[in-house]
Amino acid sequence: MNLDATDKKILGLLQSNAQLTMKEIASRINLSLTPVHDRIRKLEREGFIDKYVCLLNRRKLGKSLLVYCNVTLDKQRKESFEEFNAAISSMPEVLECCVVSGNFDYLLKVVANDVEAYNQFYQQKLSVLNSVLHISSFFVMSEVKGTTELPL
Amino acid sequence: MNLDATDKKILGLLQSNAQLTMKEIASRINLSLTPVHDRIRKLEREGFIDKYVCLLNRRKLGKSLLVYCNVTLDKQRKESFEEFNAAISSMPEVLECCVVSGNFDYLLKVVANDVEAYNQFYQQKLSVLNSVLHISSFFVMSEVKGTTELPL
DNA sequence: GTTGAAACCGGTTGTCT
DNA sequence: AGACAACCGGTTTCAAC
Repeated sequence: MNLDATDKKILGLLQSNAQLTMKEIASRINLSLTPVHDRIRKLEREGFIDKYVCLLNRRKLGKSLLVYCNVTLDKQRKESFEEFNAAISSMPEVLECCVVSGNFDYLLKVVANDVEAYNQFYQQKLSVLNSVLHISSFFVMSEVKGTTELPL
Repeated sequence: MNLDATDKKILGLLQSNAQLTMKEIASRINLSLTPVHDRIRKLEREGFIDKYVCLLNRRKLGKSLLVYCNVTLDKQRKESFEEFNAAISSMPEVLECCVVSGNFDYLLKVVANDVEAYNQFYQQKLSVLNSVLHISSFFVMSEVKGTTELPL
């Protein structure tokens, strides 16, 4: 399926604020309720919209530390990747994890309350994995930008 | 303000699905409508909930390429940081950008349609900045995990 | 904190152009 | 595909317990 300009406008509005009413969306793009309604349902059905969520405030929740870390796996062991993927998936501290090109294997984005909590995570959950060969951590000192909005 | 177990349950539900009705939330945590309503409004007012958004499907929108890149700035120039921050803020391709500890300055998360589009971005938008000294790009080959849900 | 009622508003559906 | 109108369900506010 192909998106037209109207669909993109709707997606743009919803990804910046999912609480906009259909009325508001309709008036902003100069349309009536019905087509807005039908288009949104279609965009959901077709999988353009993955889910509706609320974004929580990291600092308010005490998770003031953000850390990116590079992980290299022991590639001698064939089970390493599955093992590591499964382990990571069940760690709530890890928000993002992906396999990257370059001289290490994984890039992780991790949240923690403070340096001590991160150290706990590092020593007791990450470095204990048999699949892990090497880890290097990069502490985030300042967040310039952090959005979930994709360009349309 | 301090969160109790009930608040955390509510936040947990909302950050996984912001379309749950108050009725549904109430029944899942064995409470009546009124306190659920009041708690959510309070969590919004106090800033625990930043915003409600919808998450779009990157691939469906043609943005199948995810790239992380490390950027080193020219620290001889005092204006470099402000210049770079301002430039990045206005680039829709850049979803995340932060200052990190270690041997480079910034870590960026960038989306693009394909390698060619990324190269365009790289050559015409990123490397042309006077503040930029060095860039290295890491292409994401597989996304193991990618969530906006914070641990509670 | 619970229950119930009432007003309001947005989402939903059917029908028409 | 878009407009209009009627209906349904959730939210919001109130009261009383």
